[in-house]
Amino acid sequence: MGYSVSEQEQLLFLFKTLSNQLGPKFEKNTQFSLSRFELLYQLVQFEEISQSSLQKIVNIDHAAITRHLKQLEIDGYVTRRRNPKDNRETIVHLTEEGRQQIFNCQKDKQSFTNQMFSHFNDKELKSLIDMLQRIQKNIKEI
Amino acid sequence: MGYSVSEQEQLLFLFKTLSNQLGPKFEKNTQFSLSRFELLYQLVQFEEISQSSLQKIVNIDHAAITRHLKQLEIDGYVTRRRNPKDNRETIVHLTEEGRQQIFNCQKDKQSFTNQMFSHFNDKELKSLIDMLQRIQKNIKEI
DNA sequence: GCTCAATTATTGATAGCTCAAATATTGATG
DNA sequence: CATCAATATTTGAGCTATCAATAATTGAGC
Repeated sequence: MGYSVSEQEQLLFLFKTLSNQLGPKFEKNTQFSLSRFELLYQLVQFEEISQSSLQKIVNIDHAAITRHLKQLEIDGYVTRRRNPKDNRETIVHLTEEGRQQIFNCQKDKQSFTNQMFSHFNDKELKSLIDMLQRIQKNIKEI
Repeated sequence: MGYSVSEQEQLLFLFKTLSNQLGPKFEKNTQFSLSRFELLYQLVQFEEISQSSLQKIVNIDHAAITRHLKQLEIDGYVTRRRNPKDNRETIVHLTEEGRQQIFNCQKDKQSFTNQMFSHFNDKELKSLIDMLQRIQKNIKEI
């Protein structure tokens, strides 16, 4: 335990602040909230997937998943139906409209992240990912 | 622009996820939300400070500041009064009760952050702080 | 001294998130 | 085949956060 207390505190606050500022800015630039974007983004590569599987990937609470997907269904970006093989499950599918939407905002997202990580090199990004994943793992055990 | 797209995306999602998991866990372990904790924590070293100055330090929206401090006043942890020299300002002061509370939960906070950053060395923490601050700066310009 | 822009705080509207409780379905066990 | 634990989703309650609009106060410039 050779490190200073104040660095840990600083980081604790930094995470919260950063995330609070990140969300609204992202939404303003892409027309999608970060969570909705991530959901659609994952759906692109899955074609069909149950809500619970999707939940495990994006790490958002079940309740939030349900509400997001309900709204995305209303917007016409996804379809939802029960799994005939297991009626507990809801299977989600990205519509053509949804695919188009997520495709359209790729450019905005790209320029957003480019700005967000400007002056970062590849090594730094990799190191950042590594550290965040380790923290996430540490937190899970609390 | 020599870095891969998927790393940037991964980080984008990681920040959100991490912060979403961090808040509730912290609150469960310390009886204070991260924001309330930070507010009280800053007040310890200031004795008296205006809400707007406090806002600049913690980087939370004015509206949220007002609501937090109102509740903390009801709880008896802070007092609030108008600045006689400038009636627009509200001056916040930490009560003895508030000081005691923040002192009492220091140990919980400490063991929380120790767990959160376990297996991190000092150099990594410093590097993490540096990168997060740079990102914060980048975001501010968007 | 009056007007007007800037500053500070507050309130209302909206949305996201978590947790806990409720509902429905499945599958295993006796 | 009845029961019961596990799984998947949904709903309700409670927080927190942002943004936008409003109100009160101050200070500068004419």
